[in-house]
Amino acid sequence: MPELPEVETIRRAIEPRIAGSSIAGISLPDPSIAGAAGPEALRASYGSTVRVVLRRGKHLILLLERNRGLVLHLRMTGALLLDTPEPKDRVRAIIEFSNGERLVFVDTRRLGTVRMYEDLKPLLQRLGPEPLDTDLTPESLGESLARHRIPVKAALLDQHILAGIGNMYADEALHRAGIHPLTPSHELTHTQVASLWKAVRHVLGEAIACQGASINTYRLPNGERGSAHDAFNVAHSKGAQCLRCGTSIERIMVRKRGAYFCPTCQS
DNA sequence: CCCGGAACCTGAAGGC
DNA sequence: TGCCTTCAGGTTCCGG
Repeated sequence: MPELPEVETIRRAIEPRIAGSSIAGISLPDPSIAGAAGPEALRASYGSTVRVVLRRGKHLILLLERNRGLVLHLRMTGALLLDTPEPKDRVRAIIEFSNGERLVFVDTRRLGTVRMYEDLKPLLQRLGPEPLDTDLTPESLGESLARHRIPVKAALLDQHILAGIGNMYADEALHRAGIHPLTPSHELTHTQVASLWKAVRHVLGEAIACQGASINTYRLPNGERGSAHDAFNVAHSKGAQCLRCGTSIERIMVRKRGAYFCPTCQS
């Protein structure tokens, strides 16, 4: 599941290859990837120069001129390939650039999207702060969390509160911070918020350094796997022993999502 | 405003 | 063995 570290890894891989060139054309073997706006909406990007490739939360943004942008979201099983042979199946979109590069969007479950934004502001504004930005402080995170009475696990997954965290890294951050996933967001103490702030940044930073986690289908644009999952303590580890205390990792449901945690370290 | 749940989607996994 | 059901989770939408 591509989350912030995976999308950031992809961004770093494709940015130097396509920034400065223009969008020559987009073909859609699966038109539904363009969503309600339809495939025609993407034509507005043709001929526009990609100034830079940005990431906001889990969104990959090919920034064009005048705050326009082509925005890709990989959702559950999406992947972007740049150097690998084109697969026979599951190719949903191919973006071709003036310098000859071809970005191939493959997606088994067809939940991913490609959208053209004539103005990126609405998208950027509705997303919460970037967890790794310096302007996210323990205080500002605490204020956001205090405004909700949902389980802290659900708060971490809410892209309006923090942008980019998904199920794996939410579990890892909560374990590192020693916080039970069902703890009501507004009941967290200042100490817990500070631990969580630190844990989120640590977990995401380490994962980027490992080029993301390839527990499932995630691959780098060159087809390689990331190794961040080797450092996981709880995510997808039901029955394994907690590396800190030896207790068996448990899995409960929080808002219909699997939540892995250590019942001893996170109580 | 706030929260919970359904829907979207396909393949893997589990039950009988 | 094979059919059927459930589950996986990011996001949006709908209803209480």
